Amino acid sequence: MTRQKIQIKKIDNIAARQVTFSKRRRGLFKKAHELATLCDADIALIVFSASGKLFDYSSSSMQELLRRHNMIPEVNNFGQQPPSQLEKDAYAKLSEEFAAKTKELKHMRGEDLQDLGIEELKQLEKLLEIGLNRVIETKDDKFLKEIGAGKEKETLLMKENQRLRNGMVTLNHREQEQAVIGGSSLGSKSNTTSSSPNPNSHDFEDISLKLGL
Amino acid sequence: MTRQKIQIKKIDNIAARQVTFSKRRRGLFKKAHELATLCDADIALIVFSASGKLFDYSSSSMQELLRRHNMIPEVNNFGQQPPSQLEKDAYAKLSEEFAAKTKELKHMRGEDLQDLGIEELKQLEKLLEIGLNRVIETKDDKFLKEIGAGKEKETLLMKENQRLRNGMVTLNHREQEQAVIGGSSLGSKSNTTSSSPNPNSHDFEDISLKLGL
DNA sequence: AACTATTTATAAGA
DNA sequence: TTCTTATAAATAGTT
Repeated sequence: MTRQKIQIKKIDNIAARQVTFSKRRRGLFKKAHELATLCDADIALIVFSASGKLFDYSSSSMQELLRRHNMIPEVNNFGQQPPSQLEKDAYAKLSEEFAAKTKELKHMRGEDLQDLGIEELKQLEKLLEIGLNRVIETKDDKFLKEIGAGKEKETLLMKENQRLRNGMVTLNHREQEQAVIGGSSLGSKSNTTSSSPNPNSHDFEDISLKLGL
Repeated sequence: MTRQKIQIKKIDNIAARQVTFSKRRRGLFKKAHELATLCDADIALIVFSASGKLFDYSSSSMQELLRRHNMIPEVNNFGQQPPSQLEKDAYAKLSEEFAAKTKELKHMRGEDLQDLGIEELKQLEKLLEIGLNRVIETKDDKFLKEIGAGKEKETLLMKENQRLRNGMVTLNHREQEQAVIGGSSLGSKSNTTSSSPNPNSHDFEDISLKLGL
């Protein structure tokens, strides 16, 4: 593909094949990672070199991915050994909780919000505001410690100032929200169209979570 | 990569994300096939789109590949282990990821922040702001739909107004933050200690953008 | 491992 | 979706 175009067929020269394997493997994994990140896709990639060495990548839990994959008719039942029923149950339970946490985390990041009702969104907003304020507070504390005594006063003032603004903002926002509700001639029809969150559902539409990976 | 270089982070625009997904998915599968062919490697590639659609490729038998993979849990595990052990490994792995998610969730709620550095706190703050804005936006949309056509205009205006204020708030906050930093006689000690608990990750150059945006 | 001349992949735009 | 096109990336052959 560069100094000269090549045919896509097995490379005869062993050394050259190994070199190409290394280069292209890196490229492939990089591309997989980019696709997963850019498009929020879940990807599992398994590569065995001709000599049997394993390389793998998974955008999230390889276990979960394979498990999901397993549930799809096309390529099902691999590695079947019936563990004990107890183990299955334990794993299934943990897996469910894992899925629920993943979903919750997505919601906090502002993703997959369509299935939430207004009440749920309000609660979520509150939660986020609280979390945000705590984070800011903690961050400011650390700033103070790093800055030291010299600029302490000024910084404290600024911090306080910031906190005030932040508080006012929140208040303003709330007021406005109320205004919107009150302004509508509908009154309290907003009865949480109750989209049941259903943490245990089998639709694994949401997975992936790349924070801190 | 072409008309303009892009950052490797989740594409916000949904349509654009889908288009990119289609294009890159094709490219990825092509590359996988080329590597398998050129270097006589065994490859299994599983991709779930964000909407849950499955795409997969395997240079040979997916079953066989996965079985082999199953037999090599982490790194070079010669000597087969009894199924129970494999199950335990899977459980342990999932459990680990579960713990990581739990911790992250705590952080987003503003708990257990002491172990985070300033840079991490900043990223977290950004993440929370983005999530909060998205939640508010979604909530507003739902309000609009419930309120109906009668008051639509006014509501839209109020919503817009609110959005503007919110935007300004964020900006103000950022400015202030910068002011605090600038005011300190310390430079910014960006440490970027990307803590990554993911056991499967391979080193890519652009890990720094993971937390992104 | 590095170096480049080319080939590929692909972001935007239509 | 598909095509086009300007550019960014990947990489084959070489050192």
